[in-house]
Amino acid sequence: MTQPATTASLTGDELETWAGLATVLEWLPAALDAPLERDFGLTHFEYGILYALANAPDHALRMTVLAGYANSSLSRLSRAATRLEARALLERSRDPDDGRSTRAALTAAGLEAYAAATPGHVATVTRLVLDPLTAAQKRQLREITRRLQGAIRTDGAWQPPPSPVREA
Amino acid sequence: MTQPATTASLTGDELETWAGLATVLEWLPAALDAPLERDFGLTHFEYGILYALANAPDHALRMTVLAGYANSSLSRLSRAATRLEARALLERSRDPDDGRSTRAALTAAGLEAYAAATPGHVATVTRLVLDPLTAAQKRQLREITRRLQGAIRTDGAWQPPPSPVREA
DNA sequence: CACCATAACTTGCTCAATCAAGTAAATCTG
DNA sequence: CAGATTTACTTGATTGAGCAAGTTATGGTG
Repeated sequence: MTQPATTASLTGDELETWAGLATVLEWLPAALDAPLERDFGLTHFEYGILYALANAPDHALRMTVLAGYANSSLSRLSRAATRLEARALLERSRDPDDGRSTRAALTAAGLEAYAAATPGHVATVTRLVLDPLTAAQKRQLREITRRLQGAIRTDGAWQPPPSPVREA
Repeated sequence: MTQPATTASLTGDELETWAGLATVLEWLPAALDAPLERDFGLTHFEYGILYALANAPDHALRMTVLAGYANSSLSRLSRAATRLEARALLERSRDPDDGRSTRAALTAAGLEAYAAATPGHVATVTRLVLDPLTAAQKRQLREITRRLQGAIRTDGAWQPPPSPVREA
């Protein structure tokens, strides 16, 4: 592939750096999600919901709070909650303290599904991300992702949520 | 958030490493794509198609080859080509050498759209990924992504395509 | 050269994500 | 304390992605 002379483009090490990250960005999420989907019929997003609820007091959270934890719009969460409710993994009820709020709570089956899916997911993360790196590289990666997050956060309209709770 | 004693989970540095990467995995793609979408009405995927074609001989490629470059299923590419064709950025025609193949070619308008979108996209990549890192960190990141790609590639069913051409 | 398998798409169906509009319950304001 | 605003969702409509089935063209076999 030749570069057209008319357009700016990256070269050399910078191109290689970007290409490497771009490839990971494209393939890692799919590789992480596939076992979850295959073995438990859960998308990564749905697993994130179960994770947040499983680790919350009484295994319940208000929808808005849950949306923040899951990096989700309320609309998307609402749809996902409908799906999980249809599978009896989750229940919604009006919050007695504030009638505007909805309380989403894990059912016993939901907690069970979370407990069943978690070891495999942790194993996948370990296998694909942690084991391939040396201790020094993990340290480097922490600093690198910290910097990238900083750049994203200060980039105009992009405001990650206050506490991006991540699963596993 | 307390950890339930019943499930395996990551802790300490390992958790932090994973959480940092997961956050980047979640926010960086959106941050990279947003300006492209906003300013040119192009998804990252569509831009990738334009990039691959713009850099191909005669600005044309067979659909199957293009799907490989864009890391896409043929079905997804076909839909995207329909959309781009409707905007007159791309044309499809039967390949005279092999009647089974379809040749996708950039129109003049398509090449123009690619040229218009590229500088901004390169700037976004530079601002969000390259500028925040030191030269040493870029080097570290290249090696880290190399290792992660290796882990993904050897992970059971996950076979990235032979030559994952990345834009910019 | 007829037949069958394969390759290269295309298309219909379904699911999930977003956006915008709607509803209901606080909360603020004059 | 009545009316307006805000908050917290929910839902209808549109759009993109994947899967599976369909179509057309090639290539191999006896």
